[in-house]
Amino acid sequence: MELKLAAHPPFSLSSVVFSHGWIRLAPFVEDKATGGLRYVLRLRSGRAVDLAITEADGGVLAATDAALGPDETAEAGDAVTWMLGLDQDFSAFYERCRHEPKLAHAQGAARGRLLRSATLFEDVVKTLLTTNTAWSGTVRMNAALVDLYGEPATTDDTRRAFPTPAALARTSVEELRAGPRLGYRAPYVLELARAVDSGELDLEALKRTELPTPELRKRLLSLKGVGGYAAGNLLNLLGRYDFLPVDSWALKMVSQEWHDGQAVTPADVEAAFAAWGEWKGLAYWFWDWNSAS
DNA sequence: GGTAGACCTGGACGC
DNA sequence: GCGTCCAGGTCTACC
Repeated sequence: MELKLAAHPPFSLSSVVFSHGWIRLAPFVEDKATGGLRYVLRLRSGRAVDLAITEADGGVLAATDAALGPDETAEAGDAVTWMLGLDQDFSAFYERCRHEPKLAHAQGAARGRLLRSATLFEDVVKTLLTTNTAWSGTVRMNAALVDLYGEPATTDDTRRAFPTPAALARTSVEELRAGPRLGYRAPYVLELARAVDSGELDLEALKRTELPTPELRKRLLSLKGVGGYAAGNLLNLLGRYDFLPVDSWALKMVSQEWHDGQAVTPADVEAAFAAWGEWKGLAYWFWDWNSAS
């Protein structure tokens, strides 16, 4: 199957792929040969297909060796559109950037889109795995979850999809501690998986909700293990940029950028980008920091 | 509303 | 090789 998908201009696949660290988290894989990426997508039919996504004129080409029916093809197209934010329009953000040298590169480099997973469930779990650990720990825990509980791709059983809520709901806290070594995060991931699997929690509905951002943030904060940083990160992935994912890196960057290396608080980070209003998150993500370390 | 301590793991460091 | 310390967000209990 090959599927051509158009993107709202300007668009750069590499800009999305390297927008943040998600490309390092399975089942995402950077495809250095093409400059694109691969991702194992689990379809509603239960099949897992290994997608190769490359940049094409005006958008992307999504291809897989698996033969897909019309419904599966449409589902894959919707998933890729969501993951890459192909329909997102950042013209208002770019207008603001024209007056800010630190973001002068944004439009030319087609900055704005943040790589996201096929489901919000996957992005919430991944965000939980970023909390209170080094990045190497996040990569390790995520890879273990995929290896242990992910559906193998139909055409390559060495590649696996991210585990479904049902697959994780069948585990136990003890198993999630011992296998993927999630530590204290195990009960949070299990509770989330069981709530989604049972239908008690419809996370995917939040992708297109028209709830005001503060209300949506409250919903996210009600999830066990999701605090201010995690909620900010998830809001940004959902296309809501008026809250920041303030973590230790943000504190360090703002300290170096505006406070001569002196310690700053989360309130200082918020204040630094307050003028950006509904675009705070994007200004933060793509700011040309004095120190990129 | 603000704060302290616990949670868990891996990496850095000293011995 | 072993033990200790620390970093990384969130939760809970307490004030």
